[in-house]
Amino acid sequence: MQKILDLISEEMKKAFEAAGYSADLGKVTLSNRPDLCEYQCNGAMAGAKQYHKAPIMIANEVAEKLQNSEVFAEVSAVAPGFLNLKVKEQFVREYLQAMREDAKFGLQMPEKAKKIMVDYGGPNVAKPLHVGHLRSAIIGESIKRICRYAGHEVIGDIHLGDWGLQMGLIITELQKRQPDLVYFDENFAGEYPEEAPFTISELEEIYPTASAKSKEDAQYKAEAMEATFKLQSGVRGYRALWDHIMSVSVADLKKNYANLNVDFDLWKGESDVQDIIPGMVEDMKKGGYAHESDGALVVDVKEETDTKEVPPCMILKSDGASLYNTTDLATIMDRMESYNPDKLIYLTDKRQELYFVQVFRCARKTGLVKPETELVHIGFGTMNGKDGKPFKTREGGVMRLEMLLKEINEEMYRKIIENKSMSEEEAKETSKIVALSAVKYGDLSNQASKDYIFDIDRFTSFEGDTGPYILYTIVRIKSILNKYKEQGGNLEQSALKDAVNASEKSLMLEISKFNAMMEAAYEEIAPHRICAYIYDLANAFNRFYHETKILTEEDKEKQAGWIALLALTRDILETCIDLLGFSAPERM
RNA sequence: GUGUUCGUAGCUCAGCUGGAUAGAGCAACGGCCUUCUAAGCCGUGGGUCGGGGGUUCGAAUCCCUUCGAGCACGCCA
Repeated sequence: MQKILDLISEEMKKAFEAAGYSADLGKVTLSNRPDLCEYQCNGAMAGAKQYHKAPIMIANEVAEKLQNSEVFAEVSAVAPGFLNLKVKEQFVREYLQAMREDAKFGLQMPEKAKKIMVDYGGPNVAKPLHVGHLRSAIIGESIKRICRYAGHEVIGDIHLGDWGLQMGLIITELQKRQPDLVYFDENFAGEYPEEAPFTISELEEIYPTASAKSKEDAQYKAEAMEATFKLQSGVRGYRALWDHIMSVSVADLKKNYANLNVDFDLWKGESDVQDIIPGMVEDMKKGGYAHESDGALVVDVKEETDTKEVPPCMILKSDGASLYNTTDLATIMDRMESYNPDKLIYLTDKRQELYFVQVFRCARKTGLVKPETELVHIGFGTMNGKDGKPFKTREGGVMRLEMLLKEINEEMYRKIIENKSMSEEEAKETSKIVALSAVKYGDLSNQASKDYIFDIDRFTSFEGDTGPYILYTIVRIKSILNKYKEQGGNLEQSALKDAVNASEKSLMLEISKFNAMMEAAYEEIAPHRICAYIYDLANAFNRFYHETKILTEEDKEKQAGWIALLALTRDILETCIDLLGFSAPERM
């Protein structure tokens, strides 16, 4: 379906042509003076120079041609040369009618779906999730859903940090504590127990302890490196322990992500590509891409247009060990072979921007990806506390995600209980839903690339531009629709009618922007566009709501028209929040 | 030092490819519940868009410069 602005522009372009001017001038935009008009066209001013004519004269001539337009109810030429436009109620109604009948409310599907892989720059196993993981999960989930909605195939990979020294550290510390475990018995040849010798909370305590010890104790660190090496060379007991660490961690991660309504199609990690690294490195050498520099193996990735020297991409450290780059490149290779995606999207902290420039260039240069494969890094900003510094607990430590969510859930629960009479169970369910909307909307309504202030008080106050406000609006609509049904009304039979008042029309105009907004949200990979849109839409609805009594309306046809409008508004709002990764309760 | 992002109301943020009086929310103040959920709606006050130049009929938006902040700059991830 065409966007409403395109339809309107087409009409305007015809008028420009009919008046003897270039059709290009007929581009129509949203009005930035809503008090004067709904849409505007500035083409007369742009064309003034070209035609050596006063803009107002051009505008008048064009306006003249639109007097009997099917689209415009009002066209006026205003000094210095603006064309102020209002569209016909019928035109808007027909547009919404078409949206209603379209599966995606008029969003154009691509001719060929792309295969997109999203890399969430996953957490390290055995370390608790903290607020730093929140953004990549929230933003990534939303991006995944937006891309799918836009008609593409998306594969999300959590991509765990599950390899390297951290694993050796855990194993070492475990051996210190429980030296008698069979895993450390080199002569053991039987089956290892199925049950892990530790719980997730032990694991989460073991890692930081080991990490701290290794920093102070060189001997300890050497042991950890030795353990890492043994693991990587496939020593049975170590491998079995690694499996335990993984299953315990992954189970815990799944639980945590489920609470966030975030899921992944793939649970791959760094360990999955270790085997293909040697071959890849060899190919890079043979291909003449990789060369030695200060003992390390690097690939030059400078380009002439660089405003700044881009350092080479390092493939192997001078001790011959692989590093993050190596793993990431091998992962790209693996993904191309296994899935052959058209596009790879990486979500990480924006501080890794330069790093990804290097990796992407290296991947291109060495032919790991096809020339047309899109490689995108989305760097998001830091989540800061009220003081503008990275978010911490009151004690100054790292805030665990679980704690954060718990705190918000509880706060929300208190508010719900004091406002509404609800069973404890329903109140708990509802507070979880509302809390999640607060957290997610709070994050996604900011541009991803910017740092933002995570203010629990503000997020749980849910007034104004917040997730709960959006949910509240949806709940209000649902409530009316339910009552309408109880009164014997039929939703399916209701048909949209021409708007009868200003607030109804502006609600309709707001709805009509949906496909243009979605297109932009997809192209710019920008969930905050959706937030801005639903906030405007919810505002438009609430204004309409306040001046229109729907259930008591006696003119049944008029009432049915409103009901249809409400249903459409609800459908769009719910579609949008689903793309943001949260949902609305029935009551709140 | 080099590069990069950013600087908009007391606070948190919008502002589409330059357009008519720079917008929201919070906070402050004032209205609106016998009527569909007041987690709402309506209104008031508050800004020389960091400063200075330039391009343009027209600049928060584009260019230059300056001040200030964050971040990144080959063996971490």
